[in-house]
Amino acid sequence: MNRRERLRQETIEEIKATAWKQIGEQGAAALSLRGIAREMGMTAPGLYRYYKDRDALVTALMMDAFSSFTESLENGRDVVKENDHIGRFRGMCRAYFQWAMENPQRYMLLFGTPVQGYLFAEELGPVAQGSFLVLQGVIGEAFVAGKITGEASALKLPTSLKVRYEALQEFGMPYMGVVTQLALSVWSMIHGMTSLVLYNYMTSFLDESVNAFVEFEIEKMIRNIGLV
Amino acid sequence: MNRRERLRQETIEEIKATAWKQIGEQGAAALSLRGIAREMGMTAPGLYRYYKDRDALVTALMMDAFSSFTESLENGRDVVKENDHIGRFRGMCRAYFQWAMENPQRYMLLFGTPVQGYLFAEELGPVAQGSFLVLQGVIGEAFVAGKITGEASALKLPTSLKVRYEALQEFGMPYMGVVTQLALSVWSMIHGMTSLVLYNYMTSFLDESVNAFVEFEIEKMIRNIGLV
DNA sequence: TATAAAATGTAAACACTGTAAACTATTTAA
DNA sequence: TTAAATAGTTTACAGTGTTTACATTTTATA
Repeated sequence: MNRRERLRQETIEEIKATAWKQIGEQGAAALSLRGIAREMGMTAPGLYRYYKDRDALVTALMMDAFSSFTESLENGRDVVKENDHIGRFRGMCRAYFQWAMENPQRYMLLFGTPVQGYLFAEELGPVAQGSFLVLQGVIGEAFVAGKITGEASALKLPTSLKVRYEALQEFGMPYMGVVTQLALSVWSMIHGMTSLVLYNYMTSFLDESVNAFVEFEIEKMIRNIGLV
Repeated sequence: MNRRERLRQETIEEIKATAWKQIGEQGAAALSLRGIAREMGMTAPGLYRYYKDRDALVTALMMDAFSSFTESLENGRDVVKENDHIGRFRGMCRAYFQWAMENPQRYMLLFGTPVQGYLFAEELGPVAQGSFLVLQGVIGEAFVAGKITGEASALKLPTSLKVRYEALQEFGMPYMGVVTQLALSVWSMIHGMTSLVLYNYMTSFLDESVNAFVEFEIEKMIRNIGLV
């Protein structure tokens, strides 16, 4: 990596850092190339040497955000030892919600309404799946260890409900439709809570007890899944 | 309502209809006053006689969307007779998901990332709560009728979790923290499923069985709530 | 080391956007 | 019939993303 490449990389980082700053202050929709350039002391067309267009920059930002998000989920999961499946699940759920609370604009960028005609980029798919695989992995490990009891473990899926499982197989897990099913269910629940809280749809009902609500629901999920 | 007032009302309707058409085609973020004016065969500043600014139009659109949404929930709830609490709950959940599938852009406008610096308008609060009250009402009626069994009915809420209940009292229901708690939980779940499906985060796992998944989860919610 | 090539930036321009001010035409009310 | 209210246009401004042509700087090569 010679001098030029290093400078280029630094400029890219500065662009992204400036973009995040703007997003954090005014939301993702207000992200402006001219604004970024202004704050960096250069002219807007110069940015086009680094990103094809606005969408390309947004894609890069989303990829970074997904990485950070996935990493947080993993860290949350790993706060307890490997055979404590309840603890790993709980830790991951907490990390999910906490990351969203600490990075609201980032979370909205990832899971909110696609910005200004932005189509989910091809290269984003795998990175996005990464965070889901953490969730699926935690449940999968518990299932393999026989720690998912109750009706869920013996759940007979309706034949019309065919869950794809290629992603899991890559990680050396056997086909377990129930696991993907449970993971999608859990993901729905936690994403639903998170975004309703984030968009202030819950503050009129739970003012300062939002965290208690989330904790409460996490425990309910553990019971409903039949995690032991 | 004289002639002028009638014409004015018709123009307002035409503006909103044209706006919805644009939103349906290109998403809410692409909504353009100039575009609306163009399609209506007039100039953009003329629209300012009807709406103070872009945000005022968006607020009006959201209010209409909330009304339509709430109405659908009520219709879904009322497909079965009043004492069939499971049926009413199921019908309402189905209506929720179905409305979102039939009006994706509308749903995103209501529950997605706030558009371009748009602050949740004051006048929107009550209308938004209306749809939630339908959900809360269904669960509340079942609870009063003693049709919510299992742990949920006797659920001891943590003292840190204080759910506000003024909204319920207005409808002549007694204070039932459990009901609001359950309603928020159910809302989270169904909103989570809906938005993940809507934003195509689930299509890689469930291709054509999205509906089966949702139906499946609705039945799980009925069991988890302990609805009989 | 001189020179060609590649990379990085700027200036100007285009086609958009929301919005404000001034003005005109039309419709209603006194 | 005249005055007032309403609805609309024209013009203009400041902002946006983006393209083109050009200038400058850095690197690699003959």
